[in-house]
Amino acid sequence: MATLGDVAARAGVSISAVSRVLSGAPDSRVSAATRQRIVDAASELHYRPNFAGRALKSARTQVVGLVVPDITNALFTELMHGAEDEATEHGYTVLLGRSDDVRPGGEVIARLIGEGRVDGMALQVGDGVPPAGLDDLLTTQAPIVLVNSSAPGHSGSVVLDDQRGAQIATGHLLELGHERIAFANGLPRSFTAKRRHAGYKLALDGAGIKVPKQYETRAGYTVDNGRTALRRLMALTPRPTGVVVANVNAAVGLLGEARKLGIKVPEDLSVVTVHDSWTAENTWPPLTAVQMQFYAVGRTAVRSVIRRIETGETSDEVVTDPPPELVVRESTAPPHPRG
Amino acid sequence: MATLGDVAARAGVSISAVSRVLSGAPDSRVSAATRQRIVDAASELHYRPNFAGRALKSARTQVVGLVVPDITNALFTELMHGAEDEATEHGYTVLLGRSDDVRPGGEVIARLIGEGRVDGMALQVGDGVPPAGLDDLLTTQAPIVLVNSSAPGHSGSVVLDDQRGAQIATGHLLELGHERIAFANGLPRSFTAKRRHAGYKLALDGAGIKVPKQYETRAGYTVDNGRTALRRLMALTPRPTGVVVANVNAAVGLLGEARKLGIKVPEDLSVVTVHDSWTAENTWPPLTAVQMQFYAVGRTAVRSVIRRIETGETSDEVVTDPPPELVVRESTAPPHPRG
DNA sequence: ATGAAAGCGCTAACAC
DNA sequence: GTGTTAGCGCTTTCAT
Repeated sequence: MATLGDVAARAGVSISAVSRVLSGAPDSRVSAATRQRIVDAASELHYRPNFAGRALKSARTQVVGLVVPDITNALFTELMHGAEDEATEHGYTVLLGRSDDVRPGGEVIARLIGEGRVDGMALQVGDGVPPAGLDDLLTTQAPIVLVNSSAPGHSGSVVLDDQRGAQIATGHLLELGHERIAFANGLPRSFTAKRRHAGYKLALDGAGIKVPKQYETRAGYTVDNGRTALRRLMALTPRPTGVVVANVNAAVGLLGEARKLGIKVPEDLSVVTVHDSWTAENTWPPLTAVQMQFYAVGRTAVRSVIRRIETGETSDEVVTDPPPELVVRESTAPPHPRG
Repeated sequence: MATLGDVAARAGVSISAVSRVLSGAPDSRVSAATRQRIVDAASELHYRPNFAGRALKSARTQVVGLVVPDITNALFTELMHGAEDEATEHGYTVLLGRSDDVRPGGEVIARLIGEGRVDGMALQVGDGVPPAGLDDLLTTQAPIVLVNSSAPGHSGSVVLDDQRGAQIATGHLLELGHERIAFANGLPRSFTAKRRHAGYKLALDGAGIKVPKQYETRAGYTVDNGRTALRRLMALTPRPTGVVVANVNAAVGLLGEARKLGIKVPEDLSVVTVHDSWTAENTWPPLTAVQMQFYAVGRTAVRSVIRRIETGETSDEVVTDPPPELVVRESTAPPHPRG
């Protein structure tokens, strides 16, 4: 790989002249002719600035880490795109990390921030993370923005409008005439589950409807959790006629289990999910869903990280624009007359 | 962040002594007492070696890039896990990249290899990549191993046993008694599509069965492509009684479209897919699938990259151990008597 | 057994 | 307008 020195030699100028020209400083203070010679030499040698050299000197990598529990979760696709678009616009690169197998918060933070691999990071901690693992978050002064999650005392976060999303989903079933509306939620300790619960509750209260406590399950967000939730709900008397599922993956599992148990959707049970993704379109029946704004969250999170890096400002934001949007497909219908 | 100098000062020794101890050189040539003081000081200061400093000095990052067309494709989950497990065992880190939105091969290679962000990379080029974009691959001497793809003249690759996978899938339908077996394949220019086609063909030939040329579609590997494939196949006379789908995502789409057209699976049409993933278990009916060894491919690819980095050796490998395995679910059955 | 010093590629403050 | 130089954090050779 060609270095600045190689380019300088070829162009017959000093290293610093080359650096000034190629690092794009607004005032490079070189004559047009010299500049041209430098640019030519660089391109002939396929010069690329060495990442380590630059990072070492400037103490900046121009990289932000994006760490989510499961990279391959379809829900994060949009979030990553948003993050990358925003990063690119600011001249940053995104380094993707996973927090699912890595030891909770600690190790990944130490590695990325502590070793200077990134200048800051957007971190979505999984629901399985014990609060203890987040200690480092607070002790470190590093530019870390939490995404769809929280840690006591940490400031700097960007979250979806979970409450509104769950409220819209619940509202949809209410409008169809359902009253026995269940809620298949995430784990009790989950940050987003609490917020989605609030939205569900708000919608029911607004309609003056009360449901048995058992109508809310808290099995979790995975496909299997969804299956579990359905089994629990169908064991209740009276059975709910509609269910709001707090996560699209759980909804897919719930639907599969309904199929297995011979419960017809939407005839016997309407299903609406918070989140949308390509999987929701390809179940049978296709799932009615509330689209959440993951793209905007990704953008906002990275913007927030960069602002924190460059100016030190912190903020806690809820992404409400654009608002969650209902996509009606075929998994919801008015309750069956004989209930 | 604490530096070697900080640790040295605290321990009352020289920087080089600290470096020797902390960088884990087998022979650090220090007394037990000194070593202890150094280790203590380092841990008190939460010392972490600076990535850029080390990389600059050693001209090695201990990072390998893993670039795939679509990170959020469930198929790559296992591949990534395999890659990370292998990398970790060798003291390397994996840097995930996407090749879907980035300009084909060129830009991402220049960025990762050219700027010295990684020591080598495993690269799966998408089917959409024009051969031209891969020129850099050949000109560069960088340690790049192609995964499930090929570039004319490039040596260094690791691929799935696509042919065997397709052959097993086709064989399953044959054993069930099907004769009118269609094949929903990837795009004609796709490397894996050619190999899967060969497996399909081999199985049919082995059974002495001939099918119309139109029984093979080449719509592609996406969900929508699967829908298209089904529509084309169902327009044929006579209709096939079974279809091998070359990709699980396409299979999901194909199944959805069958539903929409009122074609019953497996009564009217048996569907078997090459690849398995959690989505295949959650369709209705659950998809019979041939599990491909993505985990092993990930491991092998990274091992190959590291070998190339450290010894310069190149190899082209087909992952055949463990072999592709058939998982029978509910989307396949003997052909319906009335065809 | 330990330390001093050079240098990896780069930027920037400071000469000239 | 251009060049010289110091130094970012680290590893490693060579003295001591």
